[in-house]
Amino acid sequence: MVTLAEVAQHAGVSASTVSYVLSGKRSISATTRTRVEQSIRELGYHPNAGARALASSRSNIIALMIPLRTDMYVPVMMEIAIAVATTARTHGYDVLLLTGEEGPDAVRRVTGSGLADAMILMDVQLDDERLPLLRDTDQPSVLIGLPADTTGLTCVDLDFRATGALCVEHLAMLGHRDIAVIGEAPAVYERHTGFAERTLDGLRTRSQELGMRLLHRPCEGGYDAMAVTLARILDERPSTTGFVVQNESAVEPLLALLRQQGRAVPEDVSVVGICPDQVATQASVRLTSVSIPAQEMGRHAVEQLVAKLDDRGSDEVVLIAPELTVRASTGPAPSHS
Amino acid sequence: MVTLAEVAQHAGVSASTVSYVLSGKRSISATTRTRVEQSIRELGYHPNAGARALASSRSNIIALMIPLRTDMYVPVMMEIAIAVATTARTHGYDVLLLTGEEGPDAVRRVTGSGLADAMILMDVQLDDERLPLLRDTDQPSVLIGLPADTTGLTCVDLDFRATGALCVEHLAMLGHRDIAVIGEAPAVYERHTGFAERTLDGLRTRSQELGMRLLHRPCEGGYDAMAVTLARILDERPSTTGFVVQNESAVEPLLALLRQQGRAVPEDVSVVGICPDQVATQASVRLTSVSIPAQEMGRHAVEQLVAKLDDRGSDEVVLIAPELTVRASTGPAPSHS
DNA sequence: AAAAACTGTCGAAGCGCTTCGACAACCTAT
DNA sequence: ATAGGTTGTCGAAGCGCTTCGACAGTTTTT
Repeated sequence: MVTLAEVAQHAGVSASTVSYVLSGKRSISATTRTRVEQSIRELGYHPNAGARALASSRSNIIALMIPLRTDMYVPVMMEIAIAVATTARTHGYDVLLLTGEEGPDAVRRVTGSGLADAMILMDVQLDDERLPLLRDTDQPSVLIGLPADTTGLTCVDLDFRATGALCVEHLAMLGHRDIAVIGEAPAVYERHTGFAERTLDGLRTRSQELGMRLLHRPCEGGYDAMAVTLARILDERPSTTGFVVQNESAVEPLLALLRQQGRAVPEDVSVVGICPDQVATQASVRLTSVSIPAQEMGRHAVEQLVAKLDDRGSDEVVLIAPELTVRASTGPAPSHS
Repeated sequence: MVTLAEVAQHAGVSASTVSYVLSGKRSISATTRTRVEQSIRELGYHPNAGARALASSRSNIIALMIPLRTDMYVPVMMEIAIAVATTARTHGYDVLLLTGEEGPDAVRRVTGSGLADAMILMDVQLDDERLPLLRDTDQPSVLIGLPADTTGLTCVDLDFRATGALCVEHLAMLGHRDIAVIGEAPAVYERHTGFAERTLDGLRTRSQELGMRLLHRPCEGGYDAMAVTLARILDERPSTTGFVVQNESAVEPLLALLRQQGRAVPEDVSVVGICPDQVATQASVRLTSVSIPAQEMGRHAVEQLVAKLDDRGSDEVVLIAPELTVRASTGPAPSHS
């Protein structure tokens, strides 16, 4: 293993000089710099992470807490995680993967041990038990998702309230009056996951304003659960012509079931998805949808965090504006004839 | 921040004693131990990760390299990652998330800097450029997936060759003679990803042995691509009655298309999936499938790695035996009437 | 009863790096 | 020319921990 000292000796300078070449924290003459860089290359030197962390009390690691459960949005989580990892690297950080399993203890462990310089938390509950800890520590953190009380916190999320409103508006514009919402699994609402409740709020508020009728039904993903849910909806309100689907694993089952029942999409009923573009474009009917900007969220979160670590940036809530892409699954409401 | 020294002072012992209490590497009297543990709790002490890493040259971190691309098996990747993270924690390790983006450089960086004690690599190509580096370093590593040459490497994977054979056998047993394989996206084969090629090999070999005819067609996921692929297959060999699907995002499209064409599953055609159980059970027809044991693979990989780190365990290739679960998508081949 | 072997604890060295103050050597301005 | 700045480099301290050898005290062996 090659050490700083060996590089210094090889280049004929002191260790501190090499360190300054590496960090750029003091000016170094061009000649010395190139000589040192040369030695580094020749010896194949890599700074030791532990030593660095100890001396500088900076680990250059960002912790990312992802949910353990896989009852929703797995590809989105994955995409966020990947975006976080790659963005972090461009800023010189690595990413430590924590699962929600340890819960608040993980926060304590990481902040206490200096394992990471900062944290990103996903799958935030409205009243998340990790939040007090985050407020107490001076370690920067960013939430992906929105808790009930955001004071003293930095958050990044899609504006799900606006997303709900947007879906309703689109259907309203096409003349639909009776709308059903296929929501996330019941467990998601029981956990009071922010995005689900906020979407619902946006849907409800806007539909009320526009004089539409809204039926919300949570739904486990999959074909069977969707069949039951759809039957209930059509039974309860047969005049339903518009669907908003927030559970991506219900999208394809819904389309299949509608087809099976002879309801044509978009001639008879319209369907709007809230899902990643990939799901929308790969569905059997290309889905009009509001996309979940997973990459953008991940990137944003890291950039907020890096700003904080550099003593720039402040606590703020960034809500990404939703964008609705019209595809083949929505059309004018059938006339009442 | 609380340090070891402060704990030692508080407990009235020397720093080394506290260290030994923590590590258990030397015997400590019960009285001293409890006193120290008491102090640790009272002061809320957390050992500093950097200092520990520096002094012991052990970071207690395992690096996990996941593929950057998301053209296949995202949920599987995610499940593996989560299994790795949770299993690692039970052994006292944390997980560093690396994306394939940096390629071989990431391996150099991690081994060189002592950031991690060991690595797990996913998405292994048959001739992966990271392999020489792994063989050269004395840092333990485990591959999830199988390269062409496994000498000096430890690998964990589903036995995809046996998986292919198993699918064919199942269909053969039911009397099917003409089989089509819906494979992964062409790019996956172009990259020479081991599992795809090995599955194909298993399928081909066994079907030849059993006197069956096999048609293999790569397929991007999604409805449109599947439609094209299916049309081609049925055009080329209309007598096809059995399908093996290896691309999970082609499963639902295939089922929908068959239904649409009036081919009943399983009465007219049988479909076998190679996919996570979740996909199989959530499909519109409950799919007979060989499941991808993602959790088991992740757990196995970590345990192999921990064994190596403890100087137990050796280089070996662990192939997990495939299990086929019969569900509602396969049945006897229609008689030729 | 003396020698040998444990047990439990301590002190000190050192892991490889960052960073601060010091200080020559060189520029400006007056 | 001289005080005052800059610039580039070095030495040394120290980050918080692990670990090795030492050693006093106790137990076991012969």
